Amino acid sequence: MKLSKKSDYALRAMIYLSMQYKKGAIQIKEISAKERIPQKFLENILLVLRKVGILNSKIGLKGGYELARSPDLITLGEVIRALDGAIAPVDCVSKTSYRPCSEEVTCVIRGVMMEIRNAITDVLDRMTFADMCSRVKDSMEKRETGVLTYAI
Amino acid sequence: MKLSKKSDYALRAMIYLSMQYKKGAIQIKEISAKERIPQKFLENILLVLRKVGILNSKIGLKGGYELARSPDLITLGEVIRALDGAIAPVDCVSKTSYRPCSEEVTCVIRGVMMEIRNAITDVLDRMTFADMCSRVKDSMEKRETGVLTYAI
DNA sequence: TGAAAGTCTATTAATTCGATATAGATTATA
DNA sequence: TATAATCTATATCGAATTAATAGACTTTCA
Repeated sequence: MKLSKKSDYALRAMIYLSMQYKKGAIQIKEISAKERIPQKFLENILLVLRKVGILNSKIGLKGGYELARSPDLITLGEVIRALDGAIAPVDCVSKTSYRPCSEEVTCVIRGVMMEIRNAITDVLDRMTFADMCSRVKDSMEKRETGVLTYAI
Repeated sequence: MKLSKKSDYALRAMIYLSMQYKKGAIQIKEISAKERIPQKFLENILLVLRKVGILNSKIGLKGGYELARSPDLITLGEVIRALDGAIAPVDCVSKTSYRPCSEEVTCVIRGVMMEIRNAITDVLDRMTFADMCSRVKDSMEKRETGVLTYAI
């Protein structure tokens, strides 16, 4: 039931980009340094997010990445699915990678897994990066400290 | 966010044994055949469940496994933890395998993961194998069919 | 006593994961 | 226009994990 490193890094990078929304393209190098994510690994991750239309990129000198949409229109679920695939604990209850199991109709495990999938997606598909930004601001205010990274 | 094959098999075997509770020891071979689980793999799984006190075994001819407690005192969460370890999506929100991350207090991802962990454990730590048995019986009645396996 | 069952430890095989490497394409700007 | 900075694309690697198998041992009971 683990979140992959890939998704973890992706969430951090997305929060970083959300905090800078509308301030122009941000370079991989900067995100990688501030969030302490291996740069080459991050390149692959951002590339995926670009291909699914979550990010826009600008090639060349002074290039970089930025959100393709407003942060309140991107959910955590969308990002995790892009990188890890299905969120459901078993494929027979997955919306995005559904594959029937042999005796689905009489399977009682399936019922429980469906409940769990719904519980997880209730959180992930509702939570946007705008929400995450508010949380970051809240937590920074409360601690009135110069945090360097938005999320770890 | 996937349930491992091990836990999947374990749940099936546990449902099978719960349906036969108080009817004496059941042999691995029988469970393995009925639920179509590789026998040697199942041996390892049941051994783990015995070591953590969920199952009792009887060695030798006419030996086998049976629940160590009544099915309403065993939860799905207990079984999954025995085989897969922590249920939490990241260790910094795990009760059983807690490990702090570097800037826990200001981490906003942690907050979300905590919500998800709670949602999952709400289901898994409440659901007992007695509940699963009722569901099996319900689903068998409704379909008035001779199902061979209790869960797939 | 010997066949049937669980016990235990080790090993293998396949897959996934995290990370890196390398070669290329594109662009701003000096 | 040359060049350095930046993203693009794909390939590869090693370690870890997962799924499954093997084989020698122990216990029971007819």
